Amino acid sequence: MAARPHDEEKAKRILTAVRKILAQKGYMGTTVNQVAQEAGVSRGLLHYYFKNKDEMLARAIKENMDLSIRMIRRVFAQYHDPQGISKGIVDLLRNVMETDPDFLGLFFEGFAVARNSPVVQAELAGLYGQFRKALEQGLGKAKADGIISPALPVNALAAIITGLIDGIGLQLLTEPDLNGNQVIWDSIETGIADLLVDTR
Amino acid sequence: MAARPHDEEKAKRILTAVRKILAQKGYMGTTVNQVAQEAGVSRGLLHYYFKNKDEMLARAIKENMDLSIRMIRRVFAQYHDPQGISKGIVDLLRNVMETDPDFLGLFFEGFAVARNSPVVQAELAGLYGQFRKALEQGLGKAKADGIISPALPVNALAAIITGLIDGIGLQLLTEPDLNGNQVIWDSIETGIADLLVDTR
DNA sequence: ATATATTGGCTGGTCGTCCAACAAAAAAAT
DNA sequence: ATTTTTTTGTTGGACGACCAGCCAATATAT
Repeated sequence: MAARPHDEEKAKRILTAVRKILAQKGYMGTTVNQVAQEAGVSRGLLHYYFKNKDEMLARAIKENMDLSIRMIRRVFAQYHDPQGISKGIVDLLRNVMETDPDFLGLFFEGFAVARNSPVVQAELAGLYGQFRKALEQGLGKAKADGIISPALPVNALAAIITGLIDGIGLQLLTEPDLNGNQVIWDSIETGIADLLVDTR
Repeated sequence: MAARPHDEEKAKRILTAVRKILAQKGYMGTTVNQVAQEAGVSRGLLHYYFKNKDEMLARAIKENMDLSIRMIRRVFAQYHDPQGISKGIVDLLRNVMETDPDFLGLFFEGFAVARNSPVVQAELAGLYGQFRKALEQGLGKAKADGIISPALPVNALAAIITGLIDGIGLQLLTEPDLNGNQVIWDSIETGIADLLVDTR
């Protein structure tokens, strides 16, 4: 019943192509033809490695989301003071913009898919909540360890910071020039840092 | 030449249908058939009132964006202290969630369209920057009037608050239960208020 | 009667999926 | 070792469904 073939490398190549096209054209705008061409294989092969288009695209989105969760976890493993954590979060966003421009596009495409396509919705439901949960977990541990002392409850703090990351990400997508504005980046960093330590 | 027919009421009914379907299914997922059915007219009529699908959808998105700009302007016309402005912004978001659930969906669909579809991109380009500009303008005037005294420059402040609104909006779309969490709403309000007055 | 509003069949095109054929590699048999 | 068989990988043609736009016909209003 082996279900799926063994050539993992080929499957990866296809998913990389999906990533690129999906980030560029959006869910509905992505066609198997485009993906096949980008991957350098025939249309038919995509259905050999994936059950259908939905599964294929959902897979790419899911892997991208897992990546983002791993990245936010790494911030809390690496830094152990408010300024460091704040800097880690902001750097994460800046870095991703430079090294993997498709990442944000894919991230937001996931939102759209989770809302529009009932087929994939089940598989992706709650996936975006997990990012906030991971952030909340990191903040909770940092607070328990006495590293941060926020005035707000951690769940609210997690919602706010997640919102800030997503919102700034959106602006970066539509106006990439913002990336060069150092003042804004610094402001976000101090803004987050202020949230992590009660100054009242 | 008259270009467009006079029955403004019918055009409005079609646009209302576009709003609903577009917010639900996304740009590519919206078909003229669905819109026609929702509006209770025939497919053909849509092409009588609008040049093509793109123009029709872009029109709905543009009007939705104009509405959001008008709403943010009203906040600054109505309130004249930091707490009021902060409350006005948060209430705006909460209110929109309850009275017009399609609004946020349409708002983010606009982002997607502005990125993906080169056809409409020209017409929608910069439209999303205008929201931040309007917010920046309101903040600038409030600062000049001595109503607020933020530690951050107004353009950075506008980017942060816009990001916060968008990001929280995204979370609301995927997890509507968040709407009932009073603690989070209060936290966002005090968070914004803190940004408006330098407490150092 | 003339202008305006509205309909739905038609067309050319694109899409996802299926599948019969073919190629390559691996395993089995000689 | 060489041939045969079986499994695994890959292709592109064909099919049915759907779509946006077009347009001749029809209905409604002026």
